[in-house]
Amino acid sequence: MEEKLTMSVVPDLEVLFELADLFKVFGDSTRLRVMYALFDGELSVTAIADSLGMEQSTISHQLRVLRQNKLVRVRREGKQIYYALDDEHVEKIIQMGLDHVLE
Amino acid sequence: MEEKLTMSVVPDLEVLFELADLFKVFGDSTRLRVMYALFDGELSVTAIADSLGMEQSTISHQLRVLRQNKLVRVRREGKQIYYALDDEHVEKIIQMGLDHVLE
DNA sequence: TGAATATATGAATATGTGTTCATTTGTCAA
DNA sequence: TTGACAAATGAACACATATTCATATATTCA
Repeated sequence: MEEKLTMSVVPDLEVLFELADLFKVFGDSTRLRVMYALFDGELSVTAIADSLGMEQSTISHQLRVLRQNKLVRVRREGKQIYYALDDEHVEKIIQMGLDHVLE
Repeated sequence: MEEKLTMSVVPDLEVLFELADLFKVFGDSTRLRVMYALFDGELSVTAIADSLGMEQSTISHQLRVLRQNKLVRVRREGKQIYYALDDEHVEKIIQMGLDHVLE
C-alpha cells in the first residue's frame, strides 16, 4: 500500500525535472544499444564501439551521460576502462518500455 | 523465465528506435506533469492547463504527443475533450524511474 | 624517454524539440 | 446564423543535443 501512496502523490517540481532527465537518458537509441550491450557483463569502450559499429568518440560521449546519471560504473584495468550497468532498475525500466512498444 | 529471455535478446534496431521514442515522451517534465494530473482520472484540456498553470496551446501540443504514443485516450463531451491515461504501463514506468531518482 | 594504444574532451555543426502567438476548427446556446 | 467557448494547429523562435573531427590525457612496454 505504501507504493500506491508514493504514486498518487505528485512529486516536487524538482524531482519531476530529475525524473524527466532520467528518461531522457533512455530516450536515445545509441544509449539503449550501449545498455543492451552491457546486459551480458562489463565491456571496454572499444569493445562497445566495435560491437555497435560506431565511433569510439561517440560511445565515449554517451558513456559519460550514463555515468553522470549513475547508470553505469567504471573500472580501469591497464589501458582499458570497463563499463558495467550499475543499477538494478535499468533492466526493469527498459522491460516496461518494451512491454508497451511490443504491446 | 520467459521474461528473462526477452531481456537478453537484443531487439531489432527498429524496435530500439520505437523504444527510444517512447522514453523520449517521458523525458519532458511538462508531459510528466500532465500524466500525473491524469492519475486521478480524466480531465479536460483546460482543466489540465489550469491545474499546471500553463497555456492551453502548450498542453494541447503535448497531449498530441501522448496521443500519438497511445498513452492517453480521448473522449468528447460537448465542447470539452477529456483525456485519460490509456496504458497500464505508464504508472509502472514512472514508478521505476522514481525508484531510481529517489534511490 | 618515446611509441603505441585506449579513452576522454572540446569545438563545430546539424538536427530535434518545447513554447508562444495567431489562427482555425468544432460545439453549443441564444 | 451569430457569438462565445474549447481545443487543435501551424509557423517561428530559442534552446538542447547527438555526432564528428581533431586533439589531449593516461597507461603500458620497449
